[in-house]
Amino acid sequence: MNQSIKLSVDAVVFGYEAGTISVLLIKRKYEPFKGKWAIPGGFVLNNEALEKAVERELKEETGVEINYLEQLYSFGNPNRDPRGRIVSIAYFGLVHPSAFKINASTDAEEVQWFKIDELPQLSFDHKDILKLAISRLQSKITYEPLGFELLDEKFPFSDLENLYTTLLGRPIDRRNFRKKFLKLNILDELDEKISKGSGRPANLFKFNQKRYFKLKQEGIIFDI
Amino acid sequence: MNQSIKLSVDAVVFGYEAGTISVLLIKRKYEPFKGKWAIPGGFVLNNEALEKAVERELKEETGVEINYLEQLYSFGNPNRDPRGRIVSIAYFGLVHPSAFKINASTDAEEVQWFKIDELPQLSFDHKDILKLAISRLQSKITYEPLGFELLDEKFPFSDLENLYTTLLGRPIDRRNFRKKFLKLNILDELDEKISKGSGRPANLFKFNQKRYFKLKQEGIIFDI
DNA sequence: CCAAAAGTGTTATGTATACACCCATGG
DNA sequence: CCATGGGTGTATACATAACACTTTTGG
Repeated sequence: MNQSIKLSVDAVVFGYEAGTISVLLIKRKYEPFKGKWAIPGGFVLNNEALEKAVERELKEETGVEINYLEQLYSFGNPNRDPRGRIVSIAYFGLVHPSAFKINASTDAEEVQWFKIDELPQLSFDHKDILKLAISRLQSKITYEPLGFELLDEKFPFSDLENLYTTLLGRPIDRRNFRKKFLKLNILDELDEKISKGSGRPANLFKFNQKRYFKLKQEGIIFDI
Repeated sequence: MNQSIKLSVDAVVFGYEAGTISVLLIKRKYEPFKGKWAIPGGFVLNNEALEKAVERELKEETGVEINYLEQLYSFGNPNRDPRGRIVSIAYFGLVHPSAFKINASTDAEEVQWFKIDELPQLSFDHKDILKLAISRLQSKITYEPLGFELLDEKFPFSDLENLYTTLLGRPIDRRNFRKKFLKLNILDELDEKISKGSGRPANLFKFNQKRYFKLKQEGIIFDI
């Protein structure tokens, strides 16, 4: 056996802030696709676990600390990379809004958040990867009470509402949504309010981690 | 970069016949795990697409013609294979009962169908792979009108019923199940009957491929 | 005529949906 | 006092779940 396939990992990282979903991209420094945007990632080291490789590459290339990571899909088309046969295991990650800070602290020509409906041209087959990741995110949200992984610790209910309307791309009934989500019994209402300048101040909520993860394990179907 | 990772594919193939779900395993000829049972699979060739590699290995090792194939998950734990770093992309396959014939035509010490509740000890991390595949099958059946991929062209309704009760591991209400499934409008009732020796002969059905695949694409939630 | 599997409807209960007004604050 | 976003209840339609007897064949 004389195999010369190389193995890489890529990570599609989503963040949510102020009513928009963004994805983290880097601008490539070297050929091929020099100067083009790409999903962060790189080669797996010989004795490195796959998830560790993802975390390492993300940190090296973007400085982002990932909050949630799961495997997405493996891409192995023989022609996907002009450098040779490179199979990539793609991951799917979510971060809290606080991780958005990289945008300021890093050279904007190198790392940037892009709104998912304003994407630039991408390198390799990264368009396919991103497309799959977006559809995974959209379907995931309909059967899991997603939110904990994307919102900050404390948040007004309207943030959650916005997250869902944004991801689903359609309006949802505020009353029904609130009823349904609260009935899951994974949110704790705090004795704290936040004011957004105008309008009635909103109560803050936080996820009850114990009950949240218990519910996820049970594989709840959250038919929004 | 001096990567020495090798890439393999493995395929968990399920078949359904006479009220039981079985999985296709091979007995290993060589070390490591010589003489132990394992999921069929092998190394990917340099210019070979991943799915092609799966199909080739399956044919070489078991003679089975696969009917449905999808990617399951990639396993990359650095210690999963004693021969070195081998990352495996696992696939999930379904075959028609007619493919069960391999059992007779091939050396039984080499390839065999095992009922999923009577599994032998497995090599490598194949127990984990199989476990994941089984849970995928079980969850898939609850949101997709699975059946076409596992049953023969014409079948009595009771076969479908049995498939579901077997996979779900619990009884289902025959009347409700039939109503719900027929309402999907993907089964065509034939003017043919089959008799199983005793009892009233059953009408045969077949899947209407067009409507079936259309429904699958729409991602139907089939809340059995 | 008996055993065995196939086939068939109705009712009750729960869940999803549609819908509009009052509340609390800042300016 | 006005503009802005936050917070709340009810009635209807639909879907699920529970439940048992009749039909057709082979032996």
